[in-house]
Amino acid sequence: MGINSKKVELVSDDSCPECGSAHLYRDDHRAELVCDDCGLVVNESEIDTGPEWRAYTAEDNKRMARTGAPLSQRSHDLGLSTVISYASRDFHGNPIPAKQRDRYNRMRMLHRQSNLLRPGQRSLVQALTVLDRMASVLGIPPRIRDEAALITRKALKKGMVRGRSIEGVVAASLYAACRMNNVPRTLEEMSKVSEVDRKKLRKAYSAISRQIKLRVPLVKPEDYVSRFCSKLDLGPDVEAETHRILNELDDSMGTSSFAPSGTVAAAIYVASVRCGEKKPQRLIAEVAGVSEVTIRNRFQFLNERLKLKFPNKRRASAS
DNA sequence: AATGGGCGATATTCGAA
DNA sequence: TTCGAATATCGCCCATT
Repeated sequence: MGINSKKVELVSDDSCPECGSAHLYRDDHRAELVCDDCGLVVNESEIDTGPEWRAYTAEDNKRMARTGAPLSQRSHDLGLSTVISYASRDFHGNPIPAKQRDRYNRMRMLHRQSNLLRPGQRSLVQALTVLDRMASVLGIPPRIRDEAALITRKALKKGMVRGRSIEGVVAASLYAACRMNNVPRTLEEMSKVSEVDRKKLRKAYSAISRQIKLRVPLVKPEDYVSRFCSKLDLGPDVEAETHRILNELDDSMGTSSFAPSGTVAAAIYVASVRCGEKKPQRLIAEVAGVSEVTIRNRFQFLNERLKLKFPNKRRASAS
């Protein structure tokens, strides 16, 4: 059966709202309208796209499942590829002679380099590989990886690697995707795992968000709290206290010109002291990617805005 | 599209408590 | 460890070219 029976019908009377491309396909099996250029699912219906059968046991599942992995933005061909495996035994379990293995190796190479990849796709493959590596280092969930992959696709399509490194574009995409899901990473964090310096990363990011319309919300200090706290081995009580402080704060006013990471660092510091789990500013600064001085400045700021009262300056020992 | 100044936020360093 | 001052640097905004 044709493994590539996905594209069923070219729909001409509409264009993709995301990239304006007219290459829309109706996918009858999944009842979706899919943009062939950016992969956007335009019109997802309410029809259940899961298997029509039910599996009551794991064995049933194995026996009845007949479809492959789901389409993924993270594969350059959306997961619809043919791969020549590296197996050293043939279909019947007999060893493959070395001479034939050599032939297969050569076939595999040619296959990879010629058949599968249109010229523009090589960089995409490379980009997606890099993306996956960076995402797993940062522990970023698959949902967001897919979103980052989609952004990367669009960026490549617009030829935005010209004058930039692929790593930079990928890192910027990942950065954007994280922000769009309200689980932002610091630019420092991104640049640490991507070997791209902050400056280039920032530029790449702003270029991407300019050219591709991205709905990127502002980073709120709250978004960092849970991640930073867990990095600092701070308990849920500190986390809650931090949130309390931050809520109190943005009710009043004007944190907007400060870096959110600095504000959250100061709030965490205060909260850790209040809860008797005091951490040195040094550590908090490191985790939050700001300097100690910034923490102190934001701390002053907090002091002025909301009269912080301390439970008698307890000099509790840190951890 | 580059360039440069102004300006506020932040970084770095250092000494005192 | 924390605090604060002095100094340097960064990044954004705006105007100019």
